[in-house]
Amino acid sequence: MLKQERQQKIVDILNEEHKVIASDLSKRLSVSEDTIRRDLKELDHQGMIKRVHSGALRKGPPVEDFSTRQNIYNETKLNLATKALDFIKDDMVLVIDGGTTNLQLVHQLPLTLKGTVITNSPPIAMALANHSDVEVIMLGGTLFKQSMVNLGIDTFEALGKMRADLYIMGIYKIDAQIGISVPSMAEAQIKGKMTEISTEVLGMVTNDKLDTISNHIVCPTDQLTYLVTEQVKPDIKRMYENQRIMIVD
Amino acid sequence: MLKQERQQKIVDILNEEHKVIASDLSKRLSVSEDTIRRDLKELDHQGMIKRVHSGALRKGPPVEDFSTRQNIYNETKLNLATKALDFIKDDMVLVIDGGTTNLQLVHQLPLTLKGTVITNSPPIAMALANHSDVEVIMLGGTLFKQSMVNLGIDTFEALGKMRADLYIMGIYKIDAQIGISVPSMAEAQIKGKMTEISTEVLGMVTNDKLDTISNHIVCPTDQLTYLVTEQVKPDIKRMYENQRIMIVD
DNA sequence: GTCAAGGAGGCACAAACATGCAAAAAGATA
DNA sequence: TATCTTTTTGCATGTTTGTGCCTCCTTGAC
Repeated sequence: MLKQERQQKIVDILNEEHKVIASDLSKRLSVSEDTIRRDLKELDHQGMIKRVHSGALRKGPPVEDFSTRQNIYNETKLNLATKALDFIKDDMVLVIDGGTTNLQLVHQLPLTLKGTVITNSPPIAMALANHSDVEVIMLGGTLFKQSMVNLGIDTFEALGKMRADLYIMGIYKIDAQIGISVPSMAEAQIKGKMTEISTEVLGMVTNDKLDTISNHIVCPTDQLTYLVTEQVKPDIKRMYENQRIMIVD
Repeated sequence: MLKQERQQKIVDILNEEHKVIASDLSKRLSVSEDTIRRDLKELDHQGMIKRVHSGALRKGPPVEDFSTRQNIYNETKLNLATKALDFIKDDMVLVIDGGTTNLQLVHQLPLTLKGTVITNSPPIAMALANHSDVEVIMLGGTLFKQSMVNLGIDTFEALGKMRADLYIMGIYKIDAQIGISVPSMAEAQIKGKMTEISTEVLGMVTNDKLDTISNHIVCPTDQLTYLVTEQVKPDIKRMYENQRIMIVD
């Protein structure tokens, strides 16, 4: 990767995430921390960013871009994504479904990651375009625009021909009484199948979603391996501790 | 290969790929790195490109991502898209494959359009997210990142279960001798199948692509119904006039 | 205060670069 | 066509740039 390209990427990331940590950038851009520090120093000297201890802040007044990025900046999701990164290694076959939390995770994946990603989410697939050593297998189906995932019988059947090491599940709602639930039957079926074909399942959920209402289709949870969240409510923690599920917080 | 021709090619590649690396160009154009460096130096001096260490960047406003990239510089594609709109009516079943020209077309579609769109291109699918009366059927497969389309046997078989009224084909290269050609066999097969299941086929091609080299897989053209282009070269016009193909320019 | 994490500066090495030169290619003139 | 001239190319040379590692110093959290 070209130096200028990398520095431009740092500025782009900064515009979206409002702050960057040097050590994070080092992993995401797959260069040493020294190089990142030199980049930050140059960009600061050019006036493009504001250098601070451990990283950098974006400069000037918060200029809003009109694109649909307003929800992307979310420190909670960033933290979740960083935690989940520890479970992703080279040469794995991953299943990643939709959701902004998962999208955030994909954006944090190091550009040098090798492996295979199976996804039914066009935004996830597009976000992997720069990862030249990741083979992206897109699952077809009918596009559900609300959550931007492909669903349907074709999706289900295509999944039946595959096996994966890890399924990264975006969770809409988790509840001590009914477990994991999603807004539609179609999505529940696909999530169930994704769970079935994966050796391990990692669920990611932001704390604010724990109490969201209106989802009543229960998705199988018996194979959930990890649950990554910000702070787990005691009752949920108890519930999953009984099921040998690793909670990361 | 002439020097001038080679330098033009470098500019073309740069417009497509937004960056070039000197050592890459050396291999792709089969000349020494020294020659490439001299070319880059000249082009930079002419103001055609921006030279950086290890390669060059294209001039003009920095390009962030695929979704914004096509809007900025391409009046030609916008004109083409507008012309093609005349052939799209409510309640049609459309097949739309990849390419920035097609993406431009989709962005021009009225938000009130009703119908069904079958596509193997994630960017196309995402661009249709706001068209609430368009059902989007996404074809799965292996994502080819260069052109951002899904290809493979699954894509082919899924197409076999469908029928469409109109296939809007993005054309890489068209030539009076060999017809329409694409960079890979996989893409040729999918384009052939899309043609097969569609009643009518509309091809869109920007004039500057008429002479692009390096694509040698011929894609069936006998069912081409319309050809939308900027200005058609006489020899190509003659070729298609013999085949009852309507040329729009 | 202590101490781990982050940062500055120096060093080393590989990759990329400029320059000069000779050979090859292209073009011109007869 | 044959010969001369000009341009273009590839190679050899020393030089510069970018990067990672190392050591020592600074910061800031506890």
